[in-house]
Amino acid sequence: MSSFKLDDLINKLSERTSRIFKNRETLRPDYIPDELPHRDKEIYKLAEILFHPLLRGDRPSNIFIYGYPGTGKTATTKHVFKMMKEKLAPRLQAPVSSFIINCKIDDTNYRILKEINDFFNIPTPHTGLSLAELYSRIVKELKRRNGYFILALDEIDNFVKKSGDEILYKLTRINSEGITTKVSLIGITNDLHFKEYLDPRVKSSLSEEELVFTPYTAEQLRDILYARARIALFENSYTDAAINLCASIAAKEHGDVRRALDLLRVAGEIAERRNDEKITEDHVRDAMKIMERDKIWEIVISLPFHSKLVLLVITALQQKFFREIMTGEVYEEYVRLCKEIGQEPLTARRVSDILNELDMGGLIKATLTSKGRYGRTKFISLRIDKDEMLRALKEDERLEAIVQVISSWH
DNA sequence: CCTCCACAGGAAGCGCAGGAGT
DNA sequence: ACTCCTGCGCTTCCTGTGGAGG
Repeated sequence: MSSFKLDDLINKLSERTSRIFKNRETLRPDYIPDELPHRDKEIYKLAEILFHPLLRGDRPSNIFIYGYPGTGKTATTKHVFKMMKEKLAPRLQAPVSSFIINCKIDDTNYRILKEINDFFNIPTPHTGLSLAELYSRIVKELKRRNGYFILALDEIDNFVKKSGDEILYKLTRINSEGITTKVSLIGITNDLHFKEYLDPRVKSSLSEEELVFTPYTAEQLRDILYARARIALFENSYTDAAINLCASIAAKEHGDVRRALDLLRVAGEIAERRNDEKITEDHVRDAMKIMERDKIWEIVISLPFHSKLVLLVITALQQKFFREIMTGEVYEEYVRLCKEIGQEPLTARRVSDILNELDMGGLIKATLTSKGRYGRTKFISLRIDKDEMLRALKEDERLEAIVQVISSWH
């Protein structure tokens, strides 16, 4: 009896699944399509910079690529790497290998060097060795090999801001270590001011060539969405209005195509779950809300305990005063709360950093303001819904009781 | 124009975790 | 068993600062 029901459910689900999505995976951010609409110029330029020297047996220049998030920097690089491997490599006398490291994931000196070791299949532990050892293993391998090695560091700003540019400096000079492989570097960033953080020597050697990616316009985003929808979705499963809305929302956010595709995918999932025939504007709008909420939950839940306490204090004070809160008030109340629950409070200095972290995470808005005679402070307010925040904080059982008390305040 | 508040945020360094080499 | 390595969260100590009020 129950197995019949299960069969029914599976049938129903697969029926629904097939209604909207033809190939859902092609809407995911890590999918690289064969064609990259509106990036011909960039592909051509990057290919030219790399391929021209390779064909003559020279080392390609280091390249610095920048542009807003979701403007196709990574996709273009991967695309060109693929072309290089498939079309160009067979015509070269020497082997060419290329590798992309995502510095958002690997954001320490150690992990970057370990990633390169991994790429060369040199076994390395994920902690324990000195940086010099990791580096010299790479050099040793590059002496054993020949040909070309092109290393792309994606979201390089993440790593440099955290760990400095010392390793980058060493990498830019690796060709003078007496190695037999010619090494080129590509730095990719969406921070337009990133270059200012760099040591001048690194700056000049990394940007032998530069490539700027301009944001997609709403019209271009629409083209891209239609092209992708044709692969990912069934023919009559989406409306023009829905596509247009995705495009115009993303266009407002610096022409971020990843955002546009995510919206369309989540909107499709909503339509599918509701058993609707087509993706409409409403689905897109709901998708936007859900994505926002999920993001917040994810961030709040994974926060360290004391960051949650700080967040809780801000929420409580805002509920009490109906105005923006100042750093001093937050700290005072935070210390009080810590005493109450028998926790050793962190220092004001650390809490100051926590406030910045919460600001960066988009959970609070902290504006540095001078009140003249009465000092300088941050004016702090929640950037997201108070009740949603309390609900997320309540997930932590250590905070459950306190949240309960605060919730009952009004 | 100067002062001085209430913090911001840089620099250094500490203790610990987690692992390698010896 | 012992030393050495880096990353991480944190503290301690510190200098810097926009602008209202004198």
